[in-house]
Amino acid sequence: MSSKDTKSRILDQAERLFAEHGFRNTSLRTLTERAKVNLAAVNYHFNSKEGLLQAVLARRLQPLNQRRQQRIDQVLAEAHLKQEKPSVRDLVSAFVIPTLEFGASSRGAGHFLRLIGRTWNEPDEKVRSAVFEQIGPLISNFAAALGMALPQLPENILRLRLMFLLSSLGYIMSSGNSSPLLQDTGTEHPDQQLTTREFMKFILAGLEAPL
Amino acid sequence: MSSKDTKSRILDQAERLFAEHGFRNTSLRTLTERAKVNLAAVNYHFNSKEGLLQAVLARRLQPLNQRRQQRIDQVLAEAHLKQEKPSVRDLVSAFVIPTLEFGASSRGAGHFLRLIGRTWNEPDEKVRSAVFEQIGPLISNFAAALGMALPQLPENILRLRLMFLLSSLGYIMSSGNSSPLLQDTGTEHPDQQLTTREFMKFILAGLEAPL
DNA sequence: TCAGGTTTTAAACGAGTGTTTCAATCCATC
DNA sequence: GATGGATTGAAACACTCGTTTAAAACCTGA
Repeated sequence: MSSKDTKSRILDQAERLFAEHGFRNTSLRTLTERAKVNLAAVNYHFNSKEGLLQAVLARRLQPLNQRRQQRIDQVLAEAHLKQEKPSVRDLVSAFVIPTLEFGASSRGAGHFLRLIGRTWNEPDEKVRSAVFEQIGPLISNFAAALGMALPQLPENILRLRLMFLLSSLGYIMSSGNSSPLLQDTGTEHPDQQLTTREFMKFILAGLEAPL
Repeated sequence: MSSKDTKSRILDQAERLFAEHGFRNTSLRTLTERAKVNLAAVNYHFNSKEGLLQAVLARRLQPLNQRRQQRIDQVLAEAHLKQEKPSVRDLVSAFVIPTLEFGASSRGAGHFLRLIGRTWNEPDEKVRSAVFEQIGPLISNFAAALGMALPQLPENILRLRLMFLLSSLGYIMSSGNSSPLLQDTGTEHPDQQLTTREFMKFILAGLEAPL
């Protein structure tokens, strides 16, 4: 089907360019040129540039969120079975591991994570709301599960610590193998495995810090 | 001097609007309109929109960086006098406390911190380089000082943990009293004091986590 | 008060933006 | 092979953008 080819060529290039230069800084003309597609195709298939953004997000976020939710539910179910609190480590793993594995699964997915990682601090209201609509419920569920794992933490403090977790995660997602910060310290790419392991240690220590 | 009034009216509005909507999404027309200044005044006083950005950054970053560097040097000097390693807590305080105090010092400074906090993940190359030029050296010094406080940490791991610190700090800076994340959990503004205290606890636990 | 530099003003320029239009083309169905 | 809807194509539309221009207004020092 030629239509589907056009559609996914647009989606692929949009994913890459939105991640690389941001939503606002990517023009439909360079986008369609790179995708080897007519300029009007975007409005034909996605109604508007904003519609294209939502499609880019939905294509990746739907399966990713599903996998994360599954793993969180699984941790909760096992804990309930054993009549214990869910473990903080297992919950964080359930949220973080699928995310980072997903980013490494394909080049496009990596670009996608950069796009998402950016939106915690995104100034553009269109982009913010488009992402939060599709990711908000999952985060709420994750927060509730964490609350069960750390019942001694007051809710406002738990919320702060969750914010610290998410902002650091956002940085990892958006830096994808090349750290924009501290770029002068050598060309060695920190490998994914090490970064993930160190992230878990850092975040678990912070989450479980005494009051 | 009417010129200085014009200049600082432009700077104030630029700071506010760049923080609120981002550099690219702020047009000189709405900016000059709000500042009650002629459109051409920006190019007259700052040469270009990018020149305005650099002026906005320099005005705040120069004194702030100076204060942070002073406090870091002070911690190092005291440690050297006592022939001890510098304390991680003191170093993090030296970097973090002036930053967050500065943000609370005035409304404009708060806007400014939002602008800076965003740039860790900023896609726009102009903005990124403009900020990193003015903040890079300080971060390098801070990294080196942290290395003295945590000599058992391999350098690449220290660098990762520093990244986690900075990304969380960026989030605090850019959220400024109103958390964009988890906005549904009530209208209570997390107060500055509590956020700072919890941030210190979280980050110190992570930095000092065992290998 | 007058000359001379500084600052402000209104208008225009040229390039770039997302979107729309309406033929031309493709392609499955009868 | 003709028909009809789906898709593509080239061009234009209606803006907005940062920047430049040149005349007007302002202000200072002689």
